[in-house]
Amino acid sequence: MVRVVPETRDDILTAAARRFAVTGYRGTSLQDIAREVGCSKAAVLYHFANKEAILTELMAQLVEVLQALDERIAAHRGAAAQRVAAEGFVDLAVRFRREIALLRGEFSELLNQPAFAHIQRISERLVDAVAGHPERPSARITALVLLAGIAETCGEFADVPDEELRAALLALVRRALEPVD
Amino acid sequence: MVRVVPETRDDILTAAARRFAVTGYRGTSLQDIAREVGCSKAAVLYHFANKEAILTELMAQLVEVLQALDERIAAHRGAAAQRVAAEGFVDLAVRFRREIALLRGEFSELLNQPAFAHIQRISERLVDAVAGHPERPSARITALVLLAGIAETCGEFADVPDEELRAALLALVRRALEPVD
DNA sequence: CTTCGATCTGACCGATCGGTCAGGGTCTGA
DNA sequence: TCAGACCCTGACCGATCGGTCAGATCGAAG
Repeated sequence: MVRVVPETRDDILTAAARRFAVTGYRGTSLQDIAREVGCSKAAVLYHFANKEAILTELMAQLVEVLQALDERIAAHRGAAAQRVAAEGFVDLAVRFRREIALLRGEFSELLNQPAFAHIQRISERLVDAVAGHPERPSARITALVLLAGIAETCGEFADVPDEELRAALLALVRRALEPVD
Repeated sequence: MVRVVPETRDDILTAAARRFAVTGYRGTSLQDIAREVGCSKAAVLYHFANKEAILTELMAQLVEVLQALDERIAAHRGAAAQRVAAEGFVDLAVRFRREIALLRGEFSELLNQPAFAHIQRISERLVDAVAGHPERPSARITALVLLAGIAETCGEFADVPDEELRAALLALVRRALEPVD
């Protein structure tokens, strides 16, 4: 009576995550994923409409939390918005650092695709909020360096405990950010 | 008497730089470059042994300066090494931000290729030097975030004057780095 | 006029890409 | 027993990739 639910679909997701993390999204072929799962490429495309659908599913929860953060930022102004944005982003980076690592070095390419246009807009608002003074070049530079640096590297610290990583990133951000007003 | 040196080779280099900056190294085909130059793909491969040779030539000067920085860092210890590394890297990022932008989002992939293994090693020593205390996780995290963030974003500030960008990055680095000893 | 090297072209190569398709098992419920 | 849904395969598709090659063009030198 034990319903043998085929685990292939989950296997594909975890295999894809592993491969994406090593060779990137573009650098990973459907054949690579299929080989790692131990099935045919056609089987992969049976469970997912196309390659992008695999990535989208891997990112679904991350995107959800990112949108929630965007709304929380929008509810604040000035220094409060800056704090919410910076701390919220650090939390998100720590929590989803494995997922973010999948995209290491492909943010800019992927964000330019129409499917991710709304994420592009969210990240622009995020930069503005963290900058505090979006019209001041030095503030924008600081914000961009911090956000891009965290996004680009957080995946490297898979073995650092969440709390330790969060504390280190928060301390860095607080030291680095210029206070608003 | 004016020797009409064919400018095709230079055209290829500038066209490749333009395309790499927009669609990345992997995302740019030899056909793309040839189309932009207005010649055949075979002409591109007449002037360059292969695709990688184009990138190597575009990066030659950057790599040279990076190696010089590595040697200068090696001649110092502790806080002095940290200062030399951080300020040297900021200088390099500002000066070569157009070239660095060509690689945006492809550092990790390209560095893993055997041809760039020595650059990989240099960047590891750079991180250690900037961290100051390489054995302390929070110091390594700070260094990696700053270096990756600067490398990843400096190309975005093509329209910011060199001096202004350098000042902003130096101020950020000084605020963010934990002092050694 | 002929030769020769430099420059460039179009046709072609094998490999790989994402994706499609017809069909074959296998399990389940009627 | 049989229909049908589910899961999966191998063969195949057109497109594109980096790269090769024989030969055309052409200016300078002899």
